[in-house]
Amino acid sequence: MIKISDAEMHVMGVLWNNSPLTAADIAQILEPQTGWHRKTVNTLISRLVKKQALTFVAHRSGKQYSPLIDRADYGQAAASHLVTRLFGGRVAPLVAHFAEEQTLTKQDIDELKAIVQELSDD
Amino acid sequence: MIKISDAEMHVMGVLWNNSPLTAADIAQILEPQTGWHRKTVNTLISRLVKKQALTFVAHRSGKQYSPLIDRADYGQAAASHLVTRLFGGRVAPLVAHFAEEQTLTKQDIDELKAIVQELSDD
DNA sequence: TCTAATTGATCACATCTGTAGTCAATGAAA
DNA sequence: TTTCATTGACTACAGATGTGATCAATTAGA
Repeated sequence: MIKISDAEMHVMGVLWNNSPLTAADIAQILEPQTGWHRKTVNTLISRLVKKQALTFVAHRSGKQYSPLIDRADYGQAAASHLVTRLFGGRVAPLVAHFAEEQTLTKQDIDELKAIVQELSDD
Repeated sequence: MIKISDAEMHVMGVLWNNSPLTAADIAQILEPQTGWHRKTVNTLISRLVKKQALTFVAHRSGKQYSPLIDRADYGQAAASHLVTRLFGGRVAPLVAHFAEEQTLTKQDIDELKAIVQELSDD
């Protein structure tokens, strides 16, 4: 499994939201959130390309980058890792925490309800 | 927030399950799973002490180490980070993945049901 | 077409990680 | 008490990460 660092993850996040984009686009989007220099973003992009997490298509006015790995797939793997390491492989304690912290949106609650419903039907 | 690396997390995991323990105890528990040399475990412990993730009490026959940070607290923070970065801050998609992958235990499902029930009552 | 700005490939460098070895002090055994 | 094994502080070192600078090629404007 490809390992994506924290900083690199910001770049992936931008491209998962909207792609393809040029390096300049990405840097511009990240600047307010991170304060990173364009050159920094450039390095992160290079590393992600080398890791085969991104591809690009060369265009006259710069390369257009796109994700090669799927956000949901990657998220799933990362979540499994986390849940295994910190919650003994069980998901409920994790959700319980969010529930206690009241960071669940109405939409979350509705969706969780639907999921649980579905699971109960089996 | 203290940042704990993957390898360090293994050490925390052992101590979260059972503490206090000596460095030798920890190394012995980790050896089968990881194959790490005692000295490697020792380094990880030192780094965790420096990061203030562990403390110890000096005893005649070696130091007894214990976690300074709470497993649930750390797990919550890590989960928030993950959910924010990968799932747009929403928990339901994460749970949905586990549901699809059928990695949820009966106990998980029951607990999720209870959590959702609780949330609906508000 | 010549010059100026843009783009990207490389290089730089400090810190963190993974993985262990060295060495000095301490405790236990003879 | 002399010796041997254990323990832990410190050192080592390569690869990953965070952050950016250089420099050469390319593009666009004068």
